[in-house]
Amino acid sequence: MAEKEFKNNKVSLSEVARAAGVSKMTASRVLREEGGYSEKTRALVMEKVDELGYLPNRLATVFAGDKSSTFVGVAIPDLGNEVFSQVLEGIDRKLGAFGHQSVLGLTQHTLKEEEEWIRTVLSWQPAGLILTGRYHSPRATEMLKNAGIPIVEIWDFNSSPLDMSVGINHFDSGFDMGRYLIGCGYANIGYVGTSHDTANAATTRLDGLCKAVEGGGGAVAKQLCLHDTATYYTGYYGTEQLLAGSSGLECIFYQNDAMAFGGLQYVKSKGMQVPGDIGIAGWGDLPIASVLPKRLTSCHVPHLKLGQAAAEMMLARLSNEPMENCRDIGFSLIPGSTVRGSDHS
Amino acid sequence: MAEKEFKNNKVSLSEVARAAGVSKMTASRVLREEGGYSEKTRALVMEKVDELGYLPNRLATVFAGDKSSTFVGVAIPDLGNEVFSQVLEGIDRKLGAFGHQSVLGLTQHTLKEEEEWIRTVLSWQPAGLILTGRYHSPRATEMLKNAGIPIVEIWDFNSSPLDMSVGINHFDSGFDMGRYLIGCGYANIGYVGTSHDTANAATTRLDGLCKAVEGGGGAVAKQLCLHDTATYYTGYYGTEQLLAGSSGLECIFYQNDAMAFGGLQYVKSKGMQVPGDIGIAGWGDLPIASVLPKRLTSCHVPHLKLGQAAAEMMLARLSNEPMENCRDIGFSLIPGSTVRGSDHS
DNA sequence: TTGAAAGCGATACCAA
DNA sequence: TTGGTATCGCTTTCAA
Repeated sequence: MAEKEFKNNKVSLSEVARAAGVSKMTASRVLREEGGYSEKTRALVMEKVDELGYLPNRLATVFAGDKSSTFVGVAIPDLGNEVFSQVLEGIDRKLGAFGHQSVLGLTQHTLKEEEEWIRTVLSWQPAGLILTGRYHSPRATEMLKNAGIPIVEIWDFNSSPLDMSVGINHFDSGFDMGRYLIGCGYANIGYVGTSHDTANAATTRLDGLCKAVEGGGGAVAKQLCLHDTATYYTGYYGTEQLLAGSSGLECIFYQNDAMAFGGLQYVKSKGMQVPGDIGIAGWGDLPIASVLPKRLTSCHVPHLKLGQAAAEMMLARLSNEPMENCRDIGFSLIPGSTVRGSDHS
Repeated sequence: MAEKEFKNNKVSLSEVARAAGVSKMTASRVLREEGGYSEKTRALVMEKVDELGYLPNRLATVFAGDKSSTFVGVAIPDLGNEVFSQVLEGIDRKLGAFGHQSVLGLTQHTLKEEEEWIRTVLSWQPAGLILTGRYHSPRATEMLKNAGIPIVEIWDFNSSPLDMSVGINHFDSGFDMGRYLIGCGYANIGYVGTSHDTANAATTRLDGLCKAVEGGGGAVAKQLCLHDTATYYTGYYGTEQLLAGSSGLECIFYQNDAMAFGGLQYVKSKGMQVPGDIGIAGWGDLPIASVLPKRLTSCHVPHLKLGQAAAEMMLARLSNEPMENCRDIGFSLIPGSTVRGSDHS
């Protein structure tokens, strides 16, 4: 705290080389363990590196070599949704183990934010990009095509991706849920979710649900899409709204588990029994669900695994290993006990 | 659009300048809106920028100016803990609004991982660093001191930080909880948590709890520190272990809410009533708690606000605005209903 | 096994 | 209002 010199303590490779009495090329070779120098030289250089506390400037390295950095840009809608924070964790753990760093971008579910973030992050010469969702703005798409780096689109499984893709088939997951609910004897089903640029995976699930329900003779009569975040609170209040405007609803499907928990609380607070008076189904299978007394009917998605798979595909491409360009990571229906028992079980 | 080769389209400033028939200095000035050029020149350059799809190479910019990048390194123990993902969200939102990007580092609660990450991220010339916790390895501390960039240590409030600090007083939060539990008439209290390099904030809370409990004539007789992650599962199994090894326990305090929920489920599964047979107290106040039927006794920490405050302090320093160098963000006890009612209320 | 020189893409500085 | 030249820290290339 004495002399708060805020000077730039940066020791350069030349200084190390000078201290060691060799040329900077020799020092460079030693540091990159490239070989082609004597053990004595190596020891000398390393000694000075330690002594001076030399830290390489990777900016200069990347710049000089005209190659890309070890950064991987990762765009995620938001972290309030536990689902995405788990995906990010999977990505960063795997990436970090191979010497890469995630540069985070929270797009807040808008394509405009995503586009701006893409423009910025590309200017840092990232090694690759991982994006959530299959839809991007036209300008973003153009930049991505021209970037010439690996790109993994996650979340939606997409058999014709920009470059690579890993995710699940959201339509199918909605469809399976719809078929399950029909099998449980529900006909009048409601939906509570949110709407955003990139909430289309949720919309696709809803489409799948409707298809199955209608095919089974039922109807998804009431659908509520709030322009808000998909949290416990919106689930709670969304349910209030939905129930106020309709009667005869037998079951409600939610955009995600958080909203479903909110809904569960609302109906309980009104003295309704679950699943006696009304069925509740979520999506995503939050970790907390596994310790709650009543298992929420939901759909399990291996979030961590999804993130890891995305990172693996990225890493494989970066090291030119052969790699499929799209992967369906799969989901599984969790029957739970917040809907009536299935007829056929 | 004619010859859309998939080649590395990197257009440099010189090329833009050449196309526009001006020097690269002029082009540079236009792009930086520095002024000192005619409107005609500006229009011409911008036209070529659009036409060629020029994206600046910020690596070169930073490098040329010998300044730091717009990156801010953010080290977080893990994202499985909702608490930290909210802190990160607060940080990245605020940082992003001011043109900065978070470079993520998941340290898995070890100082060794943190040190390695610090070494790597410093080589990218970040504008600043945000680290979780007040303890760092000796080498890390040295690198941090020499880095000459703003550093914010979050989570633990620390009145003599490396540079800046924002967090809460964990000892006090444990102490308050201890006093509260004593006030509720508990004397024989247990603890379930985990142990890691950087779980010392939790340990500090436990110290505070013990101090208050012992000062109030009680005892924290059974303390269980698992070497595992602090999740629902470990809360569940930790509780099983704790109860198997002891009798007469009136109340259990957990490292965090997730573990407390796990514990709650365990004791319920054994037919014990809460708070009739045993009291349960968590820490952190998870969002889901607010919609659950029985409010968990806990301690609320404004996670998002903590992250935002950290980003604000960083940004203020980066723009040389005056800024306090440490901030206590505060916490509040949530009485809840998973412990007996307090005597004095 | 070692070193000298050129150059990566931008900006700072000085000159016109 | 413009442009030339040096420069940032490192690697590539070529020569010794």
